[in-house]
Amino acid sequence: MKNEFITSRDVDFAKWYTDVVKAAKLCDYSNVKGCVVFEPAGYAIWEKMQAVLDNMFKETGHQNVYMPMLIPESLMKKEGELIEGFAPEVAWVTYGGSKELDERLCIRPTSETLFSDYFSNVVKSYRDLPLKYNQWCSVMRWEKTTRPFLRSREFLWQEGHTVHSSQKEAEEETRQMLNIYKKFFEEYLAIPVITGKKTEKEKFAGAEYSLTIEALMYNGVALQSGTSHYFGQKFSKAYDINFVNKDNKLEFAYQTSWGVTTRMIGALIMVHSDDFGLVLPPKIAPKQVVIVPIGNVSDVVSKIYSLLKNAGISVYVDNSEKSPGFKFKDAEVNGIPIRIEVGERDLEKNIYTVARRDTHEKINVNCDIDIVSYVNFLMDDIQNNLYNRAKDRRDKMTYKAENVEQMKKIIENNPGFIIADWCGSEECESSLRDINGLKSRCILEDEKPDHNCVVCGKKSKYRVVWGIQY
RNA sequence: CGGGGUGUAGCGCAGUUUGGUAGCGUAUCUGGUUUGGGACCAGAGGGUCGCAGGUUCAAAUCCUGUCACCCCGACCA
Repeated sequence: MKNEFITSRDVDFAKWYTDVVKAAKLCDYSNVKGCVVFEPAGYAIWEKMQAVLDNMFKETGHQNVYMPMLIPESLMKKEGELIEGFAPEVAWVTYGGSKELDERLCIRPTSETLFSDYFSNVVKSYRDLPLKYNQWCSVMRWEKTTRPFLRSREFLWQEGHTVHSSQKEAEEETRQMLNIYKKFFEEYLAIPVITGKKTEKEKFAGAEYSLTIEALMYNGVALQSGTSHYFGQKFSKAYDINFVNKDNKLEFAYQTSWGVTTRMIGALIMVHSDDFGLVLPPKIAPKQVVIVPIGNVSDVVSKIYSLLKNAGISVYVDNSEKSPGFKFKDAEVNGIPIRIEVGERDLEKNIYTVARRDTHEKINVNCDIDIVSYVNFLMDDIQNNLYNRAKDRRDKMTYKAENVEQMKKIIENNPGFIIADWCGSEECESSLRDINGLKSRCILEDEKPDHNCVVCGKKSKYRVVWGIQY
C-alpha cells in the first residue's frame, strides 16, 4: 500500500526525508552545493507561510523594508562578536567585473549590520522610536554539510529588526515575537514547540540573550525553528545609534531581531509526513482539496468544485489522463489534506468517497449533505489531529534525567528531549557533547531546578531541555 | 580537515574483475484500447560513460592527475 518510491522513515530517516522532498517536487538540487531550486509546490508552501506571518507582523505594527545583499567588510566588522560568530561561513565578493575590489563585500549572512548602520543615520530623538521593520529576503552561509530546507547555503527567511527607546519595550518586543512564532507553529503548522532561552554558549553572536522555539522531529531529533534576540545596546554602541531622550540626554538605543526560515518546510515534513509522502496541515496546504473524477461525472464534479471554490477553499480537479489509482497516490505524495472521489458507481448510491490524508480513512458521504460545511469540519479535524498526534509523540519522547548515565541511556535508546538541571557552567554544558553530540536546546524559564547539576553534582541554576540537533 | 563510497540517457542502475559496436528499468513522445489504489499493446526519440592526460590497433573498462556529490566523524545560530 505504501509508496514504493519512498524509503520507510523507520528504516532510514535521512533517505526518507529526501525521498519525500523529491516525490512531492518541493525542490531540486542546483549546480551549486547547498543552493536549491524551489519548485512550485515548495515555493507555494513558503508563500502561504509568508502570507500568514506577514499579516501577523503587520498587525503588531511592523513594516516591510529591503536592505542590500552586500555588506562592506568594514561595516561587517564593527561589532566584534557577530563577525566572530559568522566569519567561518560568509561568502565574499572580491571582483566587480574584472577589477579586484578595494574592499571586499560579504553576501549577507544576516543583516544586523546593515540595519544598524541605517538606524544610526535616521534615529535622532525618542520621538523617532520605535522603528519596527521586517524584511523578506535570502541570506547566504557557507555551510559544509547541507540538506534541502534544513541546512542550505542560501535560504529564504524573514528577519525583523527593531529599535526602541527603552530596555523594557525592547524586551517586550523580543517576547512578543517569540509568542507570534509559537502561535504560528502551533495553530498553523500544527507543530508543538518548547520555548525558552538559549544558553550563553548557544545564543546568537552579538545578542544579550536569545529566545527560541524548539520542535521535536519524528526521529527524536530537535530542530531550532525560530529565534528572537534581545540585543540591548550592543549594536547601538558599535554602530552609534543614539537618540535624545525625554530628559534631553543622549542615550544608546535598544534593539531586537527575530527570524524564521524555509527550514520550517523541513519541520513540516519531519513532523507530519509519513511513508506515503508529504502530509500538510490544512491551514498551510496550498491545495486543500482534490477532486478525482472516475468515469463520466463532470457535471457533479463542476458543481462540487464551484461550491468549494466559492467558499474560499483551495480546490482543484485532477483531470489528467492518469488512472484513478495513480491520482490517489499522487494526491497522497503531494500532501493534499482531503481527496474527494466522485465516481459513477458511488453516484448510483448517492454518495461520494472522501479520503483524509492524515489517517487514510475513507468515508462515504451522502451527496445531499452541505459539502462546504463538511469539508470545513474535516479540515479542522485534520488540523487538530495532526497537532495532537505530534504533541503526544513529543510528550512521549520527552524524558527527565538526573545524571549523565541516565542521559546516555536515553539518547542511545530513544532520542528526544531530555529535561535536566544544570549548574550553568560552560564546562558541564560542553562535556555533554560527548553523548552523541547532545546540546542544550533552551533554558526553561518558568521552571525551577530541584536537582543538582547532572554533570558536576553541584547546585543547579537552570532547568534545561537537551537534545540532538539538526 | 580525517575515514569510506559514488560519478554511464531526465531519474534509478548493470556493464569495469578478464579492453573489442552503449545496455536495462522507469520516465518522455506517437497511435490505439483503457479508468474504483501507481493500466495495457505497438512503435519512436534520447549518451562529450564527471573532466584532463597517458598506455593500446582499440578504453566506460587499465594507469596518472583532477573535479563534483553522498555517508560517517570533526566543526558549526
